[in-house]
Amino acid sequence: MDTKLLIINIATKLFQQKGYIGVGLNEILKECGISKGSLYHHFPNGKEELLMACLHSLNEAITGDIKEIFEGHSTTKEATNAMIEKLIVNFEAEGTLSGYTFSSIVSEMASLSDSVRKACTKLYSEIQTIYFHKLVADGFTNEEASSIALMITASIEGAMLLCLMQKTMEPLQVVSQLLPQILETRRS
Amino acid sequence: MDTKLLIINIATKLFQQKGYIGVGLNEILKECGISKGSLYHHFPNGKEELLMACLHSLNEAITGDIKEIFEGHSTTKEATNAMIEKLIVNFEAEGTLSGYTFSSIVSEMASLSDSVRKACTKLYSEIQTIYFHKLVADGFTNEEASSIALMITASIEGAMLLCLMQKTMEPLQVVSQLLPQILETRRS
DNA sequence: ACTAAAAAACAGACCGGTTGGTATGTAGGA
DNA sequence: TCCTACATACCAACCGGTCTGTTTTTTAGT
Repeated sequence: MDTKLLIINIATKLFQQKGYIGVGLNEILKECGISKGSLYHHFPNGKEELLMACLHSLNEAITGDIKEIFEGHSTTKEATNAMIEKLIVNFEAEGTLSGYTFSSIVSEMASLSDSVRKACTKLYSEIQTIYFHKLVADGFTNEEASSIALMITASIEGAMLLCLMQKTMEPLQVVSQLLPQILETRRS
Repeated sequence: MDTKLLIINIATKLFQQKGYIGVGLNEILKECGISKGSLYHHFPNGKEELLMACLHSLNEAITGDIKEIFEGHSTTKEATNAMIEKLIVNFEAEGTLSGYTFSSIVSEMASLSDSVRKACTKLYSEIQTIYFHKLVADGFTNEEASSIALMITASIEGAMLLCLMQKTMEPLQVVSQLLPQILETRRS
């Protein structure tokens, strides 16, 4: 049981860094220090089953993180800024923020595997749900909250892509700076 | 010379759809109806040289498109909405908007090839420059314009990722609806 | 408590197929 | 007679996946 968890954790990290196709089974095996027989014992349906397990694990890790931050701040504005701040700190410390996104998996697999696509959709949907509830608590209508939650997700995800590309945290900083304007809409 | 262009066009399309690693040379050759010798005649340094040529071609196509739209509208607000509208129309017509993004290439290659990463950075930078000039013409200061240009890029890119994933154009519609709030900042 | 059978966990050789890349050859125009 | 443009055969390396065998742990019978 411990081995299965090890495989998931390492594979998750690799998939986030290099994408699904970009990581070979042998690389995962080597990094885990296990054999092919062991992997196929825990994941009889091979690589894609492993990916699904990784996405599931990622789901809990990411939504758990975000929930914690959003419970610790009174408004969406403060919470999102704290969240982005955490991303930036992590980026400075670890030199990457690939642990907080999986856009590489999405863009690779969206057109190839429907089940993977749906799993990713579910993940983003759960993240937006957290934003949504906080926004409603802030006084926004359901429709406004839904739109704003999507906007937050899109801009942060896009900013992370730009950060990874230009190896700067400037995009996330700018987004953190401009997002409040969206959050200061007059409520109806 | 015609063959080289054919290769670039088809390879560009495939790279955008499935990413760099996701497309094999054989697939490109088959789609082009040419042989391996022909490809390596035009691109002696192989796949990565072809990718660079594709990125260059993409650069001109995308920035050309955006320039045209931005010249045809008086304000940044109108232009961005028209641009997103065009994306949505294209999405409805062709069922995909992978022709307007290359996030799959970015997220795959950002950590693998520095030259590819830099080429992508240049491309995004040129796009943001177009936004920037229009924003300055709108009356924003240089710093404001720079920030807003980045925000437009990030949110649209993030929205495109979400659209491709959930096979809906809702994310782009929402972004198009909320972006004006950023563009109505009081100018200093 | 001791043991033997059964099951779970793991190891490694092997498979056909595909990968990007190379080397050699040829058709055709200048 | 070159040189460009293309075609073909071939290469080692690697891909995901299967197979068989071995070790380790759990379970069951006495």
